[in-house]
Amino acid sequence: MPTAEPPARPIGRGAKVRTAVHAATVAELLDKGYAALTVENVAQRAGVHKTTVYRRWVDRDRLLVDALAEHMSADIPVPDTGAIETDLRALAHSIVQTFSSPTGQAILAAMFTGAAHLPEIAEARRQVFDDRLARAEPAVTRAIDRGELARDTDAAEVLKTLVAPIYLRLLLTAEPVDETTADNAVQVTMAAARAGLLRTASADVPASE
Amino acid sequence: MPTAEPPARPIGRGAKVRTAVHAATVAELLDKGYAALTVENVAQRAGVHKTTVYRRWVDRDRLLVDALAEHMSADIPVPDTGAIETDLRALAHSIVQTFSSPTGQAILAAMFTGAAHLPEIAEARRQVFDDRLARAEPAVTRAIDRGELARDTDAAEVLKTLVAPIYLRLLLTAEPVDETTADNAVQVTMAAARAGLLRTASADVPASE
Amino acid sequence: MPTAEPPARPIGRGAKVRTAVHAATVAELLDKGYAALTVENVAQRAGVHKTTVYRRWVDRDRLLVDALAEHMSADIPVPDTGAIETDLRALAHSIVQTFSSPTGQAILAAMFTGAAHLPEIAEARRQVFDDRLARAEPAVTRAIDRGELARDTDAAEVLKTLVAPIYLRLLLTAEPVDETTADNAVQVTMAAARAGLLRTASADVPASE
Amino acid sequence: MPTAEPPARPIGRGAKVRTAVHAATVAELLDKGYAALTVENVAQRAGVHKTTVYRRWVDRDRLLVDALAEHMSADIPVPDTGAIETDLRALAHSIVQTFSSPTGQAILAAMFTGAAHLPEIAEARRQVFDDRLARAEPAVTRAIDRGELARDTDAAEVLKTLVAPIYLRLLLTAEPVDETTADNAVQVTMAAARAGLLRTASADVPASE
DNA sequence: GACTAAACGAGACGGTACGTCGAGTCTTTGT
DNA sequence: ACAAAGACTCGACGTACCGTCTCGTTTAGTC
Repeated sequence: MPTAEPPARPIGRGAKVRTAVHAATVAELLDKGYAALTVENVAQRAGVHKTTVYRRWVDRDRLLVDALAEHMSADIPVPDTGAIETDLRALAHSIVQTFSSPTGQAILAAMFTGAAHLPEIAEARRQVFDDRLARAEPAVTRAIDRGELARDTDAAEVLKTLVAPIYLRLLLTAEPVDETTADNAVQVTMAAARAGLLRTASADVPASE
Repeated sequence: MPTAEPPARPIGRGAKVRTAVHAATVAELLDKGYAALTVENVAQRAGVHKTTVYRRWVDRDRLLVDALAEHMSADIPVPDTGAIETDLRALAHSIVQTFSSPTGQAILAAMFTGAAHLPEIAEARRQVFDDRLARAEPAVTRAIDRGELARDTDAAEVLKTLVAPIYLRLLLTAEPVDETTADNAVQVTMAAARAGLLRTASADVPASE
Repeated sequence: MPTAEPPARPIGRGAKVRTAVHAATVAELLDKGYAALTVENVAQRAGVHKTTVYRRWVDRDRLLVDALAEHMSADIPVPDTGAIETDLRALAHSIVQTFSSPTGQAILAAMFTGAAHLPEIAEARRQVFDDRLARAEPAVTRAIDRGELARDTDAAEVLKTLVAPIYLRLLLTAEPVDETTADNAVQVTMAAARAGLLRTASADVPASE
Repeated sequence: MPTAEPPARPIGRGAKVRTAVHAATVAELLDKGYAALTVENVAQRAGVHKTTVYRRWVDRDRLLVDALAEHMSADIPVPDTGAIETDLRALAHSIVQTFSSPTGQAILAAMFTGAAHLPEIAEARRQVFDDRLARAEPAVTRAIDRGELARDTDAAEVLKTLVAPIYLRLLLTAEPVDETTADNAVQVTMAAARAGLLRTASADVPASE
């Protein structure tokens, strides 16, 4: 939850600062990386004074998270191709494209590098991720409605199964992630879904089919 | 394993220091977390002087990575139950147990929190992971030999498919990981393997079937 | 006078710090001596933080020199008794008193102990000394005007001849310097001056006599 | 075997070390200056291990003083021209030459830069100086015997009067010291001596003339 | 259109940790 | 038995950045 000021007096004023600092933060992050990201540099890049930054964000980490959250929460194209498989493929490709770029790499790294301390931050990271998942859920829901997937299919589970191998490669192994990776993920996910392995919790203890 | 000292003189000498500092590092990490991990504190805890630490490790981060690498490269029980499914289940459970403990959490976090800068460090992290995977591969190989899995099954691929959902939950969503998570992962992996989706690269361009 | 404010803001602010640190520096110097003079101790004594000291003075040595320069450049009573001999005597006594005290000893020692490296510092030391000489010159000038000394008498030369034996004893031999030393110096100087040995450079190549 | 080795082991060995270290010390001092003179460098330059240096000299400062004392106590030409004035002139010129060279400057500086702490060191410095003076005293004594100077002339006083202005310039003002400086010093000293101002302490009281 | 209060610019400051350097000491090993 | 080799302790150095504080200077909204 970024700065939510109820319309007191200062309305149109700080918005420009906020935007400028956000941009500067992400830019610095991309240029120098997390370790070398100083508040002072960000401030200077934003054409603003250090104190001003501290007036709006308690912390360097909070600033980062806020900036990234905003940066990520933008345009996520939720695909709707009419078939779950192509939808998932579009989704997977979009993730791959987002994070296999240098920019994406930097962002990913930053989200983990400024992480452990402050549960607040881990929480922020989780939220960003959850948010993205939530936005994609309708694709699964539609598939269920279309009868492509079983009624008790767990949308979140489907999506997690889809993205897990991609993130694994992005975060742990250094393998290049490309369309093939994405496609494989789709196939595995579809196989699992069709096998009835991605159902809602209550159905985890499989009785019949 | 990380620091391979060619048998110079100081074999029996510095070894004690090395061990003590490693232990102190991990201990501090668990106690205070990455952010509050000071070289000075580590040194003190190891009953050693700060400069001595700097003589052996260039950097705070390098020290951490080295300590963790050693800490992780220990006892990994490679299961051999006679059936691939139970082997995978054992493997998955072992990961879950390792990292769902507070200790494991701290280590995981640390491995990512000291990350982005120094590709050296990302590399170290990758190596630790790869190492663990490599040790588990025989389980898959044996299954192939037993005829449980297709001849062209990609062992690494199988294992990645297995662990991906677990790490996803550990790193991105904050969901509790438990036996259920592990079991689900096993089932998905088995389904994918049986569907012929986890074959070696050359077979990725499907000809037959 | 609103327009006459070149010295921007930080005038009244840092001045207090500057003074406090100067005082603390001299105090520490006197208490512990040059070798044991720590920036940290000085800072603490001044009720200021180490970094603040480093913000204003590049170096421990620079700090010392600066502090001493200020300390020495204070009130130097230029005597004016109406006769050159008594003026010189007053001057000599003043030097003796200044430097034969423990305090003076410490300062003297410090001025040389923090010396050789950094020509900057040798320069500073020279300046302090020159400054003191320059302030005393009027005494000689007046004597010339009164006809006590020859018109081409070199004031600086006179003063150097006066102080040389005193500093010799202070710096090289460890003899106690007292009034007798001072008086002897005066007599020697007077004798030399009257013998026309302390004339300006142009007269250094003596033609007459 | 015991009789076959007259200059046993520890005698011939240590002497060489001593000499080498002394030389290395002075060399380092001249090259880098006092501030940058480390025991380790000296040891290395002498082809000896640090520990060995510490076995023979308690201290860095003690080492320096010892080395310099040896270095200075060498060849001091005590002039004997048959006339006090020319003797003094020779003496003064010799001092000027010794210390106006870069080498001499470095030595001088070093003698003061390692000074304040350890009264032991100030003492050593004093001794070096006293030694030089003592060696020169015969020149004055001979002059007294020849009847050039009054019987109660204080030889030490004469010499100090002679060297004082030279050292003043060397240590305090940065003026170049040359033959002129030396000659002036001689003239002043002679004037003072002839005026009966440089007599032994007991004669300081009587005002006869 | 002037007035007032919040936001900003500027910059020093206290504080924590960093990584470095050199002085001396201690231990191990070779001769 | 001695000394070369080198690791270790200790203390200080100077640096970087964090986050705080104070004080003057805009500037935006209200009257």
